[in-house]
Amino acid sequence: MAATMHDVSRLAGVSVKTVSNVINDYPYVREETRRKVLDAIDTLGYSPNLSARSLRSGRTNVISLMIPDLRNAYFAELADSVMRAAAERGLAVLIEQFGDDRQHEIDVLRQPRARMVDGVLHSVLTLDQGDADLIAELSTPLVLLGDRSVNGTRDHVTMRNTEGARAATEHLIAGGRRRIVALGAHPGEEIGSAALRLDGYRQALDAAGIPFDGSLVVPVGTWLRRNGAEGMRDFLTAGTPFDGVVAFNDAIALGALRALQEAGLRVPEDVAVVGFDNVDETQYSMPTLSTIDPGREEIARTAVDLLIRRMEGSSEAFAPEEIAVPFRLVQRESSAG
Amino acid sequence: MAATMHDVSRLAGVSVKTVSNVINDYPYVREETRRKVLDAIDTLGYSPNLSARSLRSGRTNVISLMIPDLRNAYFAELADSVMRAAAERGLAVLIEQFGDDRQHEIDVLRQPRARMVDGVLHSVLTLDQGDADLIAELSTPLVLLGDRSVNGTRDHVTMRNTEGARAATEHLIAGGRRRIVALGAHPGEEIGSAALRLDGYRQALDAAGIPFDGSLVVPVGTWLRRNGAEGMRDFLTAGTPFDGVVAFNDAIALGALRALQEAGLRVPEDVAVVGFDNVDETQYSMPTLSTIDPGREEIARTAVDLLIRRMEGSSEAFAPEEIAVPFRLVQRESSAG
DNA sequence: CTGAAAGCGCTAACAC
DNA sequence: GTGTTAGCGCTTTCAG
Repeated sequence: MAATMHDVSRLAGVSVKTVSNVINDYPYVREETRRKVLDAIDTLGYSPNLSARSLRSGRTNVISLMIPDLRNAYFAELADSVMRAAAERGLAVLIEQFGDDRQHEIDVLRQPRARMVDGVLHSVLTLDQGDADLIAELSTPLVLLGDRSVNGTRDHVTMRNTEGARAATEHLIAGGRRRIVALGAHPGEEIGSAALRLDGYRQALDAAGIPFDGSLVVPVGTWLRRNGAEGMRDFLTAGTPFDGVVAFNDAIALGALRALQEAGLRVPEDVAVVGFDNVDETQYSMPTLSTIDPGREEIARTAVDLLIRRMEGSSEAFAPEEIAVPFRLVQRESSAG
Repeated sequence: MAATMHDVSRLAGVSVKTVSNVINDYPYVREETRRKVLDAIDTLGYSPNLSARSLRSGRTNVISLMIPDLRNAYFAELADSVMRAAAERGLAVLIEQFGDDRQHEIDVLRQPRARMVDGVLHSVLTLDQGDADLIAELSTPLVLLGDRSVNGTRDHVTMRNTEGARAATEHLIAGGRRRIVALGAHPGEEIGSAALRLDGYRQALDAAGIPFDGSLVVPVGTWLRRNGAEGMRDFLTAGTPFDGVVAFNDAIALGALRALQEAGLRVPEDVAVVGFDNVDETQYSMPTLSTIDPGREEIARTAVDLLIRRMEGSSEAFAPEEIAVPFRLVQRESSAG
């Protein structure tokens, strides 16, 4: 049985209140008393029961991070950034994965596990305006990450999807490419990253006076390497001429890189490629991958800070904020020349 | 203010015990009563306070997973597997990163945060026999993962480091390679993955009657892509002839792949390469990477099950177990022919 | 500066 | 089948 505060107080010959004062760095404790208490804590190997503390204080100092899948490097790196930002502020992070399943995404939001965390960071995958009510009802402090707009009911940290994809496309156009594949479209979706990035792609074409060609828009299911490779292989089979690829994330870009080279095409000589996310791997692929850096660290820091504000919140004092973090084009070998 | 069990019992016109019975699926509750309670729960949007439940029951149903760094794909994938295994058993996972810092690794083990979790899965990085006392003292149920042996004081799930590395090396030898680089050594370390894998490498050479050549053993610091690339570049600069590489993990193998190709060497024609870990990326690299699959899923499942046994444990009923999970050689393009 | 005592929300004896 | 009640270990008034 682990030692309790009472055990400590007994051994130190003081009251539990004094022990509590020492533990919580209450300043007005005589130095000698503090010593005695610390000694007692040490000899008993005491450490406070966090469940009891939480019950009493109403805070757990744990937040949860809900993401689709850690195996996706972007989310692993996001989780890393979030955990570092959280640790700096004394918070632990409980990660919950919901895969690419819409119902699961919703369930995880409603789950009672949320009653054990002070707040939730949710990286939106499929939620949309129709879920606004659900989201508004949740009593937990909540900050949304990612792309889908669930307008105005909650704080929301987004990346600049449209602008980023536009910059990626413009970069290829500036390099002389004219027939640019948009890889990763989700036909039928009108919101979400895929739609926003496709918008950016079209804007760039429009601005350059290049006509939009639907046959260059290649759908890809879940944004995984495998699907990027498959999507590109299918496209190659169709034989449509092209000289550039704007992939909607790095994973499918890397898959496409593989498929292009299998087909004997040289990157960037025959086909220039740009991705989106700037995951670590893009610095080491063959060739290295040009990409859009969405500002992951800043997204994480901003989100954690917003969440803390809500958690401490004189609650609904502030209107929900939507913060779009700046992006950056990172040029590497896959689009050189 | 969130609703409590008392609110529910009042609204339903029953006692708290009955509410508790309904929530905990106690079978002997009249159907009508159950209905009333469930209705009340629904209208109040009640969900139980997990801190209170934990305080009372002594269980949180949360375990923590301590790993060096999520940005390393192997650990992200391990975390994924652990979370899935844990979720199947009703456990949530709190991830703690400790980087590559020994002191931090120790701190995180002693941290009081551990008092909020029912058990700990710790992926050993730098702990060794000298830390046996520290580890033995911890009161939390604990299962160690990984390679270093902290003999016999705790359950330990390991991968077959030596055998895996040996199989990787033998595979290259079988393909006719004779001058095989061992990439990723940690000179001076006598235990840990690096040492064990180097052992396997030497065993394979010995068995084939190939003399060991120290100039083919290339040290690499932290096993990251970047360091693998650098280690290989340095080695290439030295000009030592070679025709194969056994890299001690996939990240450095992928970095090396990059460095080799930058130098104009063809893989596998000029140099065959094998990694270790079978991370997802190895299926999509250029070329795809042969590797040792250490049985990540099984490691995760085994570890979670062992931990649960300790948590439920009529405690020290069982002697600490050491379970080595079977590995598998996955042959891909980087060592074809 | 320190002590006594109440109570956070829940579960589990124990009654009825 | 259902109600009463005593804590789990901590923080926090409120006294002294």
